[in-house]
Amino acid sequence: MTQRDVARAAGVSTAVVSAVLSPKKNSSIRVAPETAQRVHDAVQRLGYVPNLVARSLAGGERRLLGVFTYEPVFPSDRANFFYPFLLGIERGVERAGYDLLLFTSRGDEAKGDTAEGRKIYPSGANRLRLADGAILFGQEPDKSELTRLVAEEFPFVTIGRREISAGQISYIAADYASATRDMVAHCAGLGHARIAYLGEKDPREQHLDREHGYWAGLEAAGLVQRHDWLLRLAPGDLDAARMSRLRAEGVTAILTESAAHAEAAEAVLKGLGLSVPKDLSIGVLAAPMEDRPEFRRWTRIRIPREKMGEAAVGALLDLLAGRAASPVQRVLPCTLEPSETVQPPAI
Amino acid sequence: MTQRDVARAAGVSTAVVSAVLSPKKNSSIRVAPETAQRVHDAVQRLGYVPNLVARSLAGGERRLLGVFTYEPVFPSDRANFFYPFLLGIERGVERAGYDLLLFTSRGDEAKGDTAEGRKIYPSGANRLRLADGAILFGQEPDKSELTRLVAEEFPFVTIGRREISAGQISYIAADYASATRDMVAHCAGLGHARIAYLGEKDPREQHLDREHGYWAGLEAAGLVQRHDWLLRLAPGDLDAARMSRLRAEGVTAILTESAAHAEAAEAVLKGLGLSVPKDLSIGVLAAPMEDRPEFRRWTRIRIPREKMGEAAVGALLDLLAGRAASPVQRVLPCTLEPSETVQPPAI
DNA sequence: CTGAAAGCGCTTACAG
DNA sequence: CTGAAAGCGCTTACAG
Repeated sequence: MTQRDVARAAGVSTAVVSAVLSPKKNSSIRVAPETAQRVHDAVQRLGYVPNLVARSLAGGERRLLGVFTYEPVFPSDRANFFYPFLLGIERGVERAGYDLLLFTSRGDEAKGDTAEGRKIYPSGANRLRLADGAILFGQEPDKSELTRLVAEEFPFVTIGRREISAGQISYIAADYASATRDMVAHCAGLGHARIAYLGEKDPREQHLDREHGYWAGLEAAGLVQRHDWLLRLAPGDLDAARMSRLRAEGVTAILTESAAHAEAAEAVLKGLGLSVPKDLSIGVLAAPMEDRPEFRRWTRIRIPREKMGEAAVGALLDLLAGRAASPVQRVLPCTLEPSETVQPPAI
Repeated sequence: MTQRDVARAAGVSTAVVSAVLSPKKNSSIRVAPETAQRVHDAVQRLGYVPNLVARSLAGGERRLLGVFTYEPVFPSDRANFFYPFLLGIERGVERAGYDLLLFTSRGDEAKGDTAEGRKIYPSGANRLRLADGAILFGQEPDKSELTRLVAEEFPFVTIGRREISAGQISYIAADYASATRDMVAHCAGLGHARIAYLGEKDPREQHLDREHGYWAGLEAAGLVQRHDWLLRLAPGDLDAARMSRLRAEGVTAILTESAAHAEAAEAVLKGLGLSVPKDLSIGVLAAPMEDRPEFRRWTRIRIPREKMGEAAVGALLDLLAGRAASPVQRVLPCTLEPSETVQPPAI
């Protein structure tokens, strides 16, 4: 059952069937109403269904947006984290009349439980090409794959800022720099004059954004900027010695890169017979991946996940339609969520 | 950049390139190792990427499974309900090396905010055909579309039992009948001898399954079966008169079709100066769509959503591979979650 | 207003 | 072991 059968049944050529079934504004074909009716009748009678793959190959519209993540899109332990992005993506995509292609397979034919994760170029071919463009998000993507994606000019947008040396990547990110500045201002406003920063051991894009926000915030508030108050270490590496040093130097508040860092800091304080926020205020800068209810006690940053998903779709569609030039790079404002762990200093 | 360019660069025909890039067991083409190497080199050098759409049209594998729901897949108010299904689907699909196609658009070109929802056949064409097969779930699907899907022998599996007059539908469903029987047994075991049933006004497949379970459960426990103890009404239509009648007839426990029914019943009891479970035990048979924490107080049925998603993928793949004949119809066991609203009768 | 033909980029019998 | 050719089912200039 193909277009040809319909054409034959309606006594027209396949060109006419195509024109009737996919009306284009500036088509070179104009069909008489009664002819169009004959075609529709034949379609009905035969139960003809166009082959979308063929249509796509012939240059018709695909209207398919890819979603790629290196880990499962629906992880059980991060449901609350991922869900809002997907919700925003679906909302954006539905409005635009696109379908969503979730790249869930590893991409190669290997089916066993090999440790290998998902790949964009599993066997040399860009799997994403099945879609018109793609949104990438989640864990740290493979930079070499991103580089290749840019090189072949495949339209894509990442959620979260990514940088590669070989070019510019379109992204929708949370405005962590401003959010961190706000957090510093929040602490300063409560009377904290000496604020330290507990950062990632190996800072990536978003961590550097936050560090910049830290310095900018101190600057704006006219507070002391000491480079040894910015610690870069894994949560487990924070020890009593470092903590005591900071306290001895008059630090009354710490901004931490993650909830894990905050919890580590609290544990160390506890070991010293101290507590949060009585002896030290702690503000958390990143939205924890897990988003568990117990994280709500921390004064923290909330990122606009749903809006980010929607904006990523918008940016990608702009790119596809030629309404925007690559790269499209936007940051969306975050919200500071004051809670119990940041209070005025004891003094 | 196509296969032809690679062929030219490697000094071979496109057939050889194809054979090298998509090795098949019983291919009619055998390529010398050094020729294959030349092809691979050319691919590398030119950065060639096969066009998956063309490959698909030419008969290559698609390895795409569709997911269709009439409402948004990522609804904000039902996140907890939908998520486990998706999680199970992704798990099943990833293992099999398939990608997932989410039909999020309405399907027609209309982009505005017309009230129209999603359709499988928006303009006569089966949109799902882009995928090898599809999983349907969520709200009551359009029966005429299901009928058409069956008629054209498109491979699909619904999550939740569906019936149409024109044929058989493959499904993975929760074993509501057994679960309801278990609930009756649970009540009977606690000493309830007269158990009523508050059902849907317009029962569909799953509701009828539960009603059957109710009768079977009463039968098995040797309890009174009175047809006027099975009420079919909207939650709002339950009134004090009906409730008083049941109580007067010695009913000490009610099974309800939904959490809404249970809450309505409790409200009516309250109006009579009575309470749950002191004066009447209530067991809820359906997993509420919303799955809010406050529903946990009800003694209720838990359906294996994640497993259902995974099983749906398995069934669909069996269908596609010809390992199973259509229809594949499986029910998965539910769990009874005893809680505070079903207690021994007062007597 | 309509039709014959080329082309999208692959795969796959079929001859050499 | 290799290549020329047809074909998958559409769309789209291009002639009539």
